[in-house]
Order: sequence, then C-alpha cells, then structure tokens
Amino acid sequence: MSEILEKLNEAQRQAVVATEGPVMVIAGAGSGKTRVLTYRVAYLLELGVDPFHILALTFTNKASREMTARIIALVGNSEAKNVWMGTFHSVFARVLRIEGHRLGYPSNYTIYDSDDSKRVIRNLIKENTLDEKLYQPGYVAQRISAAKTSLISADEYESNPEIQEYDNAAGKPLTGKLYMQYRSRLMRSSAMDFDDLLFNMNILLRDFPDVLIKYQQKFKYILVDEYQDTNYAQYLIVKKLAANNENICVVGDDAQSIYGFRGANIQNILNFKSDYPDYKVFKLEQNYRSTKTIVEAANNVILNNKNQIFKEVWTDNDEGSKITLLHASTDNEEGNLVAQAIFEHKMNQQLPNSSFAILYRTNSQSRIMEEALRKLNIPCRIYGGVSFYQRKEIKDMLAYYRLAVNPRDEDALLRVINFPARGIGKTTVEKLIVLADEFKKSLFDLIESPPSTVRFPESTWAKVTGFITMIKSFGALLKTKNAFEMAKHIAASSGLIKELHEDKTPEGVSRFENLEELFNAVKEFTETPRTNPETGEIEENVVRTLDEFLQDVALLTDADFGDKDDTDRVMLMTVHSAKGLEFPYVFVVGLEENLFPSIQSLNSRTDLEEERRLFYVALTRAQVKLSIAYAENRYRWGNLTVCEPSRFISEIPEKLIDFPKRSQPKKESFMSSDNFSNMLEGLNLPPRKFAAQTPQKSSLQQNPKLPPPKPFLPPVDPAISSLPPSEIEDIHTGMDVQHERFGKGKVVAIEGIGPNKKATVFFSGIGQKQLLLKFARLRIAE
DNA sequence: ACCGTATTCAGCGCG
DNA sequence: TGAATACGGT
Repeated sequence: MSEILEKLNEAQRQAVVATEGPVMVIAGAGSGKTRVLTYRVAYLLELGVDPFHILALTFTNKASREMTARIIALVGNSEAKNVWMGTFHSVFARVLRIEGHRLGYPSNYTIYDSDDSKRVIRNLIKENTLDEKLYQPGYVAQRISAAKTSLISADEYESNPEIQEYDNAAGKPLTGKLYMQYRSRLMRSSAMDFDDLLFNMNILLRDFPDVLIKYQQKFKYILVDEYQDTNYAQYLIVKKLAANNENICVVGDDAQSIYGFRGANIQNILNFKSDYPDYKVFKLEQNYRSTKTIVEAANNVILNNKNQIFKEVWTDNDEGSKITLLHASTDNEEGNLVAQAIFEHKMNQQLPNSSFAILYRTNSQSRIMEEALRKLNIPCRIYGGVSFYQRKEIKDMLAYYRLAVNPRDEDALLRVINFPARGIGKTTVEKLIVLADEFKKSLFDLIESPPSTVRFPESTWAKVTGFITMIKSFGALLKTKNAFEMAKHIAASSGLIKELHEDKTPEGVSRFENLEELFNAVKEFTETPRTNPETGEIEENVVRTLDEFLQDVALLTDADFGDKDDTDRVMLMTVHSAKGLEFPYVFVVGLEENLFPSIQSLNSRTDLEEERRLFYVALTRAQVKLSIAYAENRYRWGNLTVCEPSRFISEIPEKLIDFPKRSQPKKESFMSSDNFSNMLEGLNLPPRKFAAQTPQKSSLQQNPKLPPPKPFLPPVDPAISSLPPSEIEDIHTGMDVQHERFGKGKVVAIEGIGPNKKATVFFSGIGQKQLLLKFARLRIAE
C-alpha cells in the first residue's frame, strides 16, 4: 500500500501496521526502535488519522525532537507538527495550564526544577530548626519525590502508619511534616515541581471524569517510547488515557532499563500482557548497529540476568575486530592507554574525533580521561556536569522572569530580593517569612497588602516595597512587549547586568557570557512561531511573550541548549547519558568491582541486574569497535584503593576478547605510570611527566605490519617510534620527510614542544596532515 | 556586607 | 582529590 512500509523489515513492518489495539514492541539495542515509532505515526497519518488525535510520549526532549524531525521528513511539516508529541512532563504541563484551575493552580503556574525544590526544602528545614545533618535536603526531597511518584499525597503520607514507622526508624519522624509544609509552600507560590506535573495529572484524571473523557477522546492513538523507564505515575496516566480506545503502542527494551533508582519500574513492561490481555507483541531482534562480536558479547552478558523477556538479538553485519581489554596499573594510566589508543586509531585511519566515545560509570571519572586526552591534544567534550540552567547567574536572571510572570513565586523572590544588594537583609527576610506563615499569604501578597499590625522600620519598608513595585512594573509590561524586549528590560532594571558587568574576574566574565547566551535563547524563542497549547496548531504572527518562554524553559535541560558546539570532539559521558546514542569506537572504562558494578548495587539482585543492564547499554553503543578498560589502583574519595577487575568482564566470552599480552614481568607494567604508583611499588622510576613523553603502545594498534600488541612494554620501545626523542628535536620546518603511509612530504610548520611536538606536513597527492611526532614514525628523507 | 577559610560531599539523573 | 557551599570574622 504505502511506500513507507518498504523501508522496514518484516518485524518492523508488522509493528507499524498493527495500529488498532494494544501493542508492545520489544526492541533490542540498535534494532530500529525509533524507526518503528516514527513510521507508525507516519502510517497512522497516511491512513487518515487526524494528527490531533495522536499522542506520542518520550522521556527526553531530544528524543521528541528527533522523532518530530523524522516524521516531518516522512509526511511533511504541516501534518507532523500537529501531532501531540513531547515528553511526559511537557505534554502534561500543557494540559495542566488548561485544566489546573480545577486543582487551584492558575494557568501561569511556575515549574520548580529539582534545585528549586531543594532550596525550598532546605529553607523549611532551617525554619523548623531541624538538624541539617539529619534532615538533609536531598534525602527529604527524595522521600517526597518517591511519594509523589507513587501517588501518595502529603496527607496520605502523614496519616500512613507504615510510612511513619519507616521515618521513625530512619530517625527522621518529621519528614511527613516537611512534606506537608512543602506542599503548602508550593501551593502558596502557585508552583509545581516536576513530580507534581505527573501527580496532578493523575489527580485530574481520577477526580474529574469530564477531564478524563475529554483527553481519552482527544488521544485516540497513544505511543510511548522507552516504556521500560516509566514510573508508576506515568504508567497510570497512560493506562487511564488508553483505557477507552486501547490503541496503545509501547516500545521498549527491558534489557535497557537503567533508571530503577529514580522510580522507573521494569515491571510496567513485564506486566503489559496482564494489563492488556489481548495485546500483540512484536520483537525487533535484528541489530543494524554493531558488529557480530559486539552483539554476541552483549547477548552473553545480559544472559546472566534472570528477570527478562526472552529475545535473541542478531546481526547481519561483519564479524568485526575483537574487543580490546586494556589493563592499566592506575587510573591515570588507564586514561593514557585510552587516549593513546584513540590517537592511534585516529592517525591510522584518519578518523574524526567524534567517532570516539569514552563511557564511564561515574562523572568523577571524567577528569582523568579529559587530562589524558589533553596531553595528546585530542579535543573532547564532557557531557553532564553543571547544566546551563543550574548556573547561579542564569537562575538569578530567570528568577526575575519568574517573578514578573508569577509574583507569588517565593523561591524566586527569596533568591533575588537582595541580589543585587539593595539593603534587604537576613533579618528582614526572616521576619517576612514568619509573617507570611502567620497570615497564610505569599510573601508578595503580604508585602503588597500588609495586615495593619505589621510594622517595619520606615527605611526598610521603603526598600521592600520598592522591590515589589519593580516586580509589578515588570508584570505590567509582560503582555505588551515581546520576550526579548522584556528580557532586556528586566536585565537592565533589576541591576543584574550591571552587577555582572562590573565583575572583571574570569568567572565574572564567564557569567556575563552565560547571560548573553540566555539572551540569545530568548531571542531565538521570540522569533519562533507559537504553537497553540489547546489545539497544537501553529500560529504565525503572534507575539511571543516572556511567560511563554518561561513555560518552555522550565522543562529544558542543558542537553537541549549548548548543542551549538558541533566542533569535532571525542565524547565523554556516563553510560546513563549515552543511552540512545551510538559511536563507531567506544571505550568503556573503569571496569572494576565496586565501581562498575557500583558498590551500592551489590546488596540486592535487582540492583546488580540493573547494573548489568547498564553494562549492556554501554556495550551496545559501539558500532565498529569496542574497548574496555580497568585499573588496578584508583583514587577514590582522595585515597588510592586497590581494585579488582569487574565481574562483567568475565561475562564476555573469552574468544571475543583480545587480552593484554603479558610478555613482560608484571612489575614492568608500572614503568609508564604516574609517580605515585611507582612509589607504591617501591620502584625508583621516571617521574610522572615521562609517561606523556613516551606513551606506550596500546594493544589497539590495527596496522598489520606492526609487531603484535605489547601494552606493558617499558617506555622507550623501538616499536613505538623509529624516532628516538633526540631525533624528534631534529625535525624542522622545510625538511623533507618520509611517512609510512603517506609517503614523502614537506614539513610546513612545527608547533608544541616535547611530547606534544606537532608537525604540519604537506604530502603530495594527499594534502596537509597534522602529525604528532612521537607517533608519526617520520623519517628524515635523504 | 563581604571575603576568606572550613567543611562537606562524592552513584547514575530524565523533566 | 576538588568543588561547592556554610560559616565566622572583620
């Protein structure tokens, strides 16, 4: 019927055309999951289904954008744009803007991110004069979040004896009280946190039958991506929305469920058949991503898990090369081995940096990898870390925006009432908070219309009301100016720009630049046409205002922002953030017991299985070549700890692994490492710098002409370079040189010194190449 | 109000 | 180890 279907394999096609009734698609890694989802939407549209009746839910903005783009490519812009496609949070935030009044929220309610929530909780803990060491904001936040995710309200939490007992046993009997206070504080601020978006959506569907019916009729076809990652609140929303039509299609891979720790429930996918007895299941088992070696390794690893849906992932791709195991004596050496391996692959095969990814279990491992790459002048980009929107200067600026839109937002008010400093001190703020509690008013309402008993010193009161007046003036301009004009106005009137501009320290300059970035984002938003929240339709020529910007921004993360840096870099990220991505060359590092698997996972089978799925995710990111690495010694929390190789390594069949050759006595392996480990071993060996100057040859070498891999050779191995260090010094601009692969060339330029000495060489017929001399094996031509 | 020092934390983190 | 925040002194 349709040309759409021609580009699918049999299993994919079946999953796409089964449009009616409950469908579960079990999609192995690299099996074309997104393809099925996008083609299914396109197919529905082709069948004549109204795009407004299709709801497609994803977990990340990125996934949602990607799907939108692909559907547009298939069916064109006008149809695709009208599909309700987005993350759980963004879609239900939209619904709550429309329906939230039933629960007492205005349509301009503010969304608190997890930092905002924690700030509120921290303040509450202080106000209650509780011991901050016992009641850690993070802990309390997590308890509240877990409760909301399980749809337990503050009242239910407080009155539930089992929960009370649990908190008593934990020595934190007042957690429930904090939950109650937190709830009223947010309510008073007209704010919802991320969990509230899902919680309140559930309440709407539970308590307001007309709302339930309205959205059941609206969303006739529902698709859910990454179903294995849904938590209870998300699961229940989907179930309720789908209850009438049961045209629900969930796609996922139980083997890639790695978010149990934040409430994702793998049982949701395992229980699909009991929820929808007449369901159809389709398994996508052909992997299009990786070599046979990689697929086989991953299959064998995941086989060790008990709790899973049976499937057999296979591939038609080549056998590929074996998995390289890099064995280092220390974490620093691990970094060096990986960096060298990347360097050699790059040089031998002229690959871009972006074909490499280094994946680790914890963010703290990124620094060593970054340093090792820097030593070899390999540019890299670290994902994660402090997100753009979490930076203080951005949060401060956004707090002014938030106040303009919703002056009752107390978190925002407390953040900037005295920043830049305007003489409103701690004492004043504390008094105001006490009064706000007493009169059950938001801080803003209290200051705007104070009860007659409230008395403040004249000058103090002038400052406070001055601030409030400024906020009100922002609010008054909101609907007349566009977002960008408004942003500029607020930045100037609040004094924030001046404050930062005067700070000439490097940090200050960087903060200022971040604000410029924010303005760019606002400008871009201002120039993007509006989507009607009720219908999803695109409305041209409508002024975009700052309150709309804020609604968008609350649900964005840095992953949605700094993507402008598309320069060619090696990617460094945690395994978690690598999910859904693929790279030709992947290095999974830190494969040690207590690190990967993490020490916290060793107590329960469930946690260990999740950890194994995480390893499975790591392995299946690789397309061409996989390398895994571990170190014998590693700094953790400031001390050197001795590590054992991860059990996961032994779960990969030996025949798939290229083991490090141990032709040298073991102590030789310390020769290249950093000085600390040398001291440990009581060896008097060259200092740290030396490792960088004379890198070892890693076992990743692919050139068949070279001798077999010898990862632990002493530093000056003739196989590394035909050029001893002194000879490197002899290479100068203008010289004719000979390269093993590129032939004769002329040195155009020299830069860097010592180990990082680089030559730009022009090879006739090939062009200009940058070569790091210690690797390039250049000979001076006659 | 502000700065420098002390202390604390370190598992992964979508929205 | 290192960064981010809290505190205490001026």
